[in-house]
Amino acid sequence: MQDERRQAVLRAIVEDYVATQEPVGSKALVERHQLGVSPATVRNDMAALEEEGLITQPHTSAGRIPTDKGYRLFVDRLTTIKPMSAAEKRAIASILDGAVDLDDVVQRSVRLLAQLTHQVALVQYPTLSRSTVRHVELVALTPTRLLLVLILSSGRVEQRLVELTSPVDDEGVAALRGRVAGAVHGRVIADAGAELGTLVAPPDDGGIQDAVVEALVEAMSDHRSSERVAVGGAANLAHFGDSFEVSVRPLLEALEEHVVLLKLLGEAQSGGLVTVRIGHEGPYQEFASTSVVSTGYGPGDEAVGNLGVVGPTRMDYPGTMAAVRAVARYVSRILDEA
Amino acid sequence: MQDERRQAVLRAIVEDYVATQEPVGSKALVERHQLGVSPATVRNDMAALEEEGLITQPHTSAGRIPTDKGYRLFVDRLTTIKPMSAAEKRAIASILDGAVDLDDVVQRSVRLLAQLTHQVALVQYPTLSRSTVRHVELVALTPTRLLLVLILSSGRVEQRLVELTSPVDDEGVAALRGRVAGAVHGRVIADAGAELGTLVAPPDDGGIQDAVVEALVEAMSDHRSSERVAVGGAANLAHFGDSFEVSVRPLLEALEEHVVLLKLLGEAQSGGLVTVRIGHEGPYQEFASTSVVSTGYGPGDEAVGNLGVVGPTRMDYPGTMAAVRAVARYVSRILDEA
DNA sequence: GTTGGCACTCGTCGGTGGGGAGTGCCAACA
DNA sequence: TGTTGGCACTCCCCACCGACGAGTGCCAAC
Repeated sequence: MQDERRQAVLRAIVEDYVATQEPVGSKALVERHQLGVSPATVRNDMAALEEEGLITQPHTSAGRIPTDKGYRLFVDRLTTIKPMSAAEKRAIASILDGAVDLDDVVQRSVRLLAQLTHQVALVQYPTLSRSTVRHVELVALTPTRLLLVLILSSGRVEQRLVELTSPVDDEGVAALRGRVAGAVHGRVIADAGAELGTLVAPPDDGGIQDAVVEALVEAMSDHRSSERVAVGGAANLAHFGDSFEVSVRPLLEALEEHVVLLKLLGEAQSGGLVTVRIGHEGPYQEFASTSVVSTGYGPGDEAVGNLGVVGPTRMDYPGTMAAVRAVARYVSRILDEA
Repeated sequence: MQDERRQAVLRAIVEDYVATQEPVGSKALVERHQLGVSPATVRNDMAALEEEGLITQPHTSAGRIPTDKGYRLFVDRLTTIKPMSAAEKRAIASILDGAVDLDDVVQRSVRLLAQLTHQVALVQYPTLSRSTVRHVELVALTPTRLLLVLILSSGRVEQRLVELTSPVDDEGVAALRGRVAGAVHGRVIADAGAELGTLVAPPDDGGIQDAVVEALVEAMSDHRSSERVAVGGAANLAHFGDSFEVSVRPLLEALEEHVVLLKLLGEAQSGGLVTVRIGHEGPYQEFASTSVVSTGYGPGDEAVGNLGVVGPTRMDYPGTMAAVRAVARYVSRILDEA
């Protein structure tokens, strides 16, 4: 009974604080919400909530603001994800359906997510580990320089330049392509790497095959696509509110460190679950005042990448979670069709 | 005689202001530089410089700061580009030589440039208009969906998915590839587009060739590589000094608008000339307090793209110009070799 | 043309004193 | 036991003030 009202008070505090960015006091609270009790009662509840560590006051005799723990309770129990409006759904569909290829899907998604949430959006490029090799192409640019093109079932194309220590002619290239393609064609790339290891080079090869195989393995293990993250809406850092140095600066630096971004996005969650990491719960204490809302995407129930947004702990969680979930669903659907 | 000293005073003001970011007064000036005259004399010179519009004071009885016109004179006549140190040259070479392909060169360059200048670096992806077609590949993913791969002499690979209205078999694909490849192979892409227009489809084609040609033309005209710009060092926005809203915010927004960035970089300058656009000289008045230092790069004397940095008007022009020039030279050299 | 002196301007910085929002506590009441 | 109104108290915010000092313009002297 009282407990219910206390949670209602907490919810009201979170909502008001998110909306106004200012500590919220007992009087303002009863005015803006129909709590049916007097400010004095709310004050008692606030004292109890503070005792539990759910809210705090920046200084004596100021209003209260939620703690990370308070946001956590709010996200876990006091709110449901707002469904997107029909207009928003249409906007998502129309923007994403115009994509011409996989990279374009990622780039459009990241923009879209930034627009919808007014925060910094992150979309991981899909991992390749479940893809199969659809095609291997080998083109001689010069006698000692080959271009290797790898086409995967996901529609992704990887290319590598291969420098050779000894020259090769067109026939040699064709034969080599036949051998390599035979070893990897149709395989999941995880297996393809192992298969390549068993391949023996002909006696007069001169290290050419080894060089190509090495490049191919590197292209498949691929440090430049599955570990890459697209960033959008960096301008939204502007309303992070906190001081530039403590809040915006480290994030701005992180936006160019894809390793950091990947860690922020966290592990892929399958099954449409949206993960929320609030403030200090994250891996970096520089980001103690930022939260990350993320989820996995991929065809079927299989997660091939993560996407999400990062914003101040003081953010609109229900709306953000809804946007992240909606975009992930549409991206997944597109991958299903492809 | 006095005129020479006045220019020395201007140079000293620019240098001190760039170093300290604070208005510089007459007394500090004679202490930090060997001008051989008294503060009073310097004050007279300053009054004259202000009369000419080369310096200004933020408010009465503060020191002077250079105007855009003052920076312009400084850049044009009072300074020479500092050569890079041997260590810096080695660093540039070692970083760029590790690049595995063209995209990697661009990405490494932009990071390098940001590091060298401590500013926001921009590198335009090389334009394709002078490239020739080295290879066209056509792979049937499903009977009604083809993957088109275009390999250019620059080492760039473009791919497009082509949806067909009627199915095609492997022989049809092979024949089509033969026809298309015959039309464009070895040509500069500007000519290749025209040549494709003369190609007639066999009677039973069903619109397949048209679809492929359309995709190929689009891939060649290519709105996603020559008009793309890599951005690095966004974190360096932090020390732009001015207020966040007026200076950092608009730039942060622009960093995701490649069209704006291209316009900032300006027209390609060939022949190793470095262009400096100071403050209001640029195309956008939102960027009245930022300068752009840019130059073209490309094999030989031909410019295939621009690179540069954008920073506060109060920047180290000699050092920045040197870094931009050095990076452009190394990138050009790499393109020469490829 | 240069220099030292001097009065003046004006931004910066620390201190001060309401005003006000908000709190905690307590006594009264249901 | 929980709720309410009253009340004194705390402390941030802001505007105002005055001292300080860096820097200037001007002028008379060299």
